[in-house]
Amino acid sequence: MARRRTRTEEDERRIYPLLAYQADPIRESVKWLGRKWTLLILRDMAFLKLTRFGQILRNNPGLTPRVLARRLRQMQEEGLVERLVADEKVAYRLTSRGEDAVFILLAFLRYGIRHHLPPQVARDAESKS
Amino acid sequence: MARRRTRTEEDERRIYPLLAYQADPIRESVKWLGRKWTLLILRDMAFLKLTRFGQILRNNPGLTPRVLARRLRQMQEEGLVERLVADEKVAYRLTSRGEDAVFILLAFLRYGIRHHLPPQVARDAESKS
DNA sequence: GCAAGCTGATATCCAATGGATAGTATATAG
DNA sequence: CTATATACTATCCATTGGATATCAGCTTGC
Repeated sequence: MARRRTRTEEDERRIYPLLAYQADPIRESVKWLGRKWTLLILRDMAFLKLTRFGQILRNNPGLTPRVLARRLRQMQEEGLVERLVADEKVAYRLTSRGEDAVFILLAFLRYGIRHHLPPQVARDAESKS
Repeated sequence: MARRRTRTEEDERRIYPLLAYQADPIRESVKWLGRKWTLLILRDMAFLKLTRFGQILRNNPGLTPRVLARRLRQMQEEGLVERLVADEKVAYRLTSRGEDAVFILLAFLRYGIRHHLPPQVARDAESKS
């Protein structure tokens, strides 16, 4: 009985050879930006200018230090944020790639305003933009 | 030893009373659109005009029937898609709310083109748009 | 009519991710 | 010395997701 094994990207390319060439930008960007909390962390940094671990943590009820640490590490890998240690203090800052992702936040914001606010509030918000 | 329990939205409102009033459109829209596969399913329906369970399944290697079924049900709850049975055949269609989410897909597409294609391909893609 | 094959799912079981909570190292304040 | 803060890591459990098998209800070939 062959042990079951998680499928790697390598496997996927072997199984679906086209994928290696098909370059699917939506799939790729969703993969890097679409995990839970990533966009909310990005929002805190882009709009609220939060730079500290604890600030982001406190601003997102439900987010735990473990998950925030993981996410920030993954966001560094993707080049969305950089981790700076200055004067013994840690600060996270958006890179230019991170700032490029703000368009995605704006699209979510627009959708949220249109579909997740009470109608009156939504009208106010739209008329201001 | 009190049994640990998952925190409900009710709990969160009790703990952070402001949340009930703070209406956070990004948080809300991410909650409904940000789960794994949701945006890729939406893309298949919006851009490729796929309407059938099996089509969407085949177009997304890694997506399993169990997850697709769940996601389609959740997307119906949110009002993104509707399930139509005509002539004994099932078809899924985007609602107008679902079409409104296409702006989000476009933002991901733009980001993906800029950051996840080899530079030459990206330049070609941008010059065409 | 009847097995073979689609379609749109469910069921089962295991793996991976996420959440709750406690704890650590270092620093600073009183 | 104690208290508090910051930026994490560790442990343990809950929830979600993935692989695969299966099913009911058709249609198609013969």
